[in-house]
Amino acid sequence: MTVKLKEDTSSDEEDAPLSAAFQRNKRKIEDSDEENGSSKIKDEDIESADSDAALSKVANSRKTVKKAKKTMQKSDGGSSSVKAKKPRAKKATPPAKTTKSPKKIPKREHSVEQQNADPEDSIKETSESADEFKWWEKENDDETVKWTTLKHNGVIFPPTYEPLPSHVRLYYAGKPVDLPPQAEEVVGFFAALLESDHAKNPVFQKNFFEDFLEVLKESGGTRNGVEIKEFELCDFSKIFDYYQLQKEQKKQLSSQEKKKLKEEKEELEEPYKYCFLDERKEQVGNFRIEPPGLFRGRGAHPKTGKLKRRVYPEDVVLNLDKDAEIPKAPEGHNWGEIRHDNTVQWLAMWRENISNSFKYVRFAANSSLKGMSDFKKFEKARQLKDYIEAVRRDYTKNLKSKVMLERQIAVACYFIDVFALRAGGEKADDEADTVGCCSLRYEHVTLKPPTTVIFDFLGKDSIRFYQEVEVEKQVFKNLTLFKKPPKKPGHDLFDRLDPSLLNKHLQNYMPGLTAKVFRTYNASKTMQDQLDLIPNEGTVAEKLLKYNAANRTVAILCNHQRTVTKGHAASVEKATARIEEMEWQKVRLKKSIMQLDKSEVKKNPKYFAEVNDLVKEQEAAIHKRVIEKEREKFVKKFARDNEKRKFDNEEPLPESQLQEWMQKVDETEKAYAEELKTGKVQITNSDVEKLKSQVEKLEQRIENYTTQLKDKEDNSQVSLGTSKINYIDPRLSVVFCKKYGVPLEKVFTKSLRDKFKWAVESADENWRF
DNA sequence: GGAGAAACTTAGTACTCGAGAC
DNA sequence: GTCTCGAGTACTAAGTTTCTCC
Repeated sequence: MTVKLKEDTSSDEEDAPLSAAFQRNKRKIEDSDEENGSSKIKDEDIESADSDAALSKVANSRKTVKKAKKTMQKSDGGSSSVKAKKPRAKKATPPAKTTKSPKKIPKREHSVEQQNADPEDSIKETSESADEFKWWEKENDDETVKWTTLKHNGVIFPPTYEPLPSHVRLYYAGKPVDLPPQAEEVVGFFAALLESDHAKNPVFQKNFFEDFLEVLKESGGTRNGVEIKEFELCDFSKIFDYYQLQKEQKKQLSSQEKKKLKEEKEELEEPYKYCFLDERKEQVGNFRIEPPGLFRGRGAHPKTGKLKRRVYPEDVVLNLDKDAEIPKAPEGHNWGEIRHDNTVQWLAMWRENISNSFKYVRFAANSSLKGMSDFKKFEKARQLKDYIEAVRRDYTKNLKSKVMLERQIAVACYFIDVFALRAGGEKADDEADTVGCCSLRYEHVTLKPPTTVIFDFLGKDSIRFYQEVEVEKQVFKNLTLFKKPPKKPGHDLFDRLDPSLLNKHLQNYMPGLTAKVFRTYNASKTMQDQLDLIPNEGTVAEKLLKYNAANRTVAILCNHQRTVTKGHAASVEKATARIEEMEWQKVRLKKSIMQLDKSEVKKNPKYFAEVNDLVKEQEAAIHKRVIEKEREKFVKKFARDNEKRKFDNEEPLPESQLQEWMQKVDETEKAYAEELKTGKVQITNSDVEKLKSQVEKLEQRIENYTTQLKDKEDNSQVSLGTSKINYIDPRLSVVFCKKYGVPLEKVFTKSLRDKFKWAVESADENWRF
């Protein structure tokens, strides 16, 4: 364990206390600045932050130069990224052995027939099951070695493409096109998305069309001589309709047929679902190779719509122990490589063609290795409790540092700590333009004196981060400084800073401390504080509502959003109408009581006060709505009953039946009109006590509905799941449930209970974050 | 020393399926 | 029994961090 912070005794005018490592980092930057002849401002040039004109020269920053260099390299065609690297050998572990060297992914045109995994080939069961293995009760001395033995059956490949029936075609300028299957498959990917927002996105259309033309060319062009040149002349609707029909037919299958299909699927997948990790049977997470399709990048991703090519066994690297039986590759194919690297947590990997990065097949969330990582993550965040004061004291002090880099680090730390910003690594030009703390640019931060800051930028997944906040006076001053001309839109706010520098600085306080840890720490700390405020009283539903409110506070802190679902507005409207109707029913019941026994009003006038709240127009509108619903209900019933009769070979109901029902509705309508006119209701029950009990029940239902509606509206744009799964220490939820008598399944789904088994079994009522 | 590969976590959306309303 | 809606899960994109190699 490390860390030490120098005594904070220096004045604001002195160079702030820095660790040796930090001083080294600082020097590095200066040297590199001199070498590349870019920003000539040395940090030490800054004497007084508010007055020094040198500070304004930072616009032509180190980072900007770095970026320019990168762009130049790119345009030189210096694409080293295509070449695969050797597996990374970690410290204190023998170099990973491979049976073949990594190689570039070959382009191919045919798909793979899935190997039929013979149950005989399946890994054999051994004694200990993952359920019995309580890793959290054991010591783990070597963190680099992840496993000793690892056996598995490989991966499942997506099914081969089945060409469309001959009557289903792409039409070009009104003419049917006969496409080779490879090109038809790509067209099918687009057609399937025809009614989605993706298909309306011009970038998506352009990328798809370019890749489609390339595949078409590779596969020999159209077979009936139609020359495809313009996207606008393509008509995908016939293919779209065909897919819709297929979907519909699938839906229409009988439950037995559906069950059979499900069983077949499960039987095929069974051997791949589990692996043997150190002789224990554990679940594999994503054992299916991603199917080909069109890349659906989020936000304004320049590559959205590009073709994600089919992955073949030759592209796949398997990782297992040296003595493990190597799974058979699908017929006619070989695995790309077999590796025996016990320092990593993946079972298989392949390189994808969109950003040339790797995709991995990993253990499931409930596996011991994933559990251990989670546990370590939360323990690290808890450890930050002991250092947070020092971190905060230092960044507050360094806000006034004479050294530019220190000031930038101080403000960045403040942002990360207070507003839970992500680190914000550099992004390439061929990715969506999203930012985090270190990559914030001039235009993302607006300053409103005296101390208001408006953040407006796109963060991870192109989710908008918009917040108008109050900051410390000195933070505001520094931001003004960081934005001083010649800096302008497009320039980095923290021109001296990147995540690796920031993290190096943080590691001077605590080993393993990085920007990310602050999010976990602040999320869990907030949850603990919120839960502490909940009184241990009321029903389970009430306690749960408060738990969710606490969860929501954390989700808002972390800016976890979700798009409002399509039917949200309609469903809110429906629920509001329903509450209104229940209120109206309640008023009618109370009016009945008043009519039956006038003395009731004298006894408790407050109880009847709301009777006059409902204005006539409102009441008339409710009457209209209720009657319409009634009519609709009978029309539907009539149609449904007849459908059934037809199926059972019975005579259909006569039209007069429907008329009879409608007549009843007409009578109710008349009665309501009379009520509206006279203000008196038709009494259906003359027992006052029974009426009162009905009012009580209705009040309870109204309350429940109103709470649900509020929860629904509050959660419409906030996603609670992400913080629950990734940021809130699960032991907090376990303790809450134990202490408050809330069943754990109300808070954690089955898969979360499995994922957090270590927390469920290790936290007692007194545990605190 | 830094670029970028590699490995891992975090994230929103799409899809499925079952409970409850009607 | 049917339909609707939402919870739960699967999927995979998009981050962060660590580490290797030139």
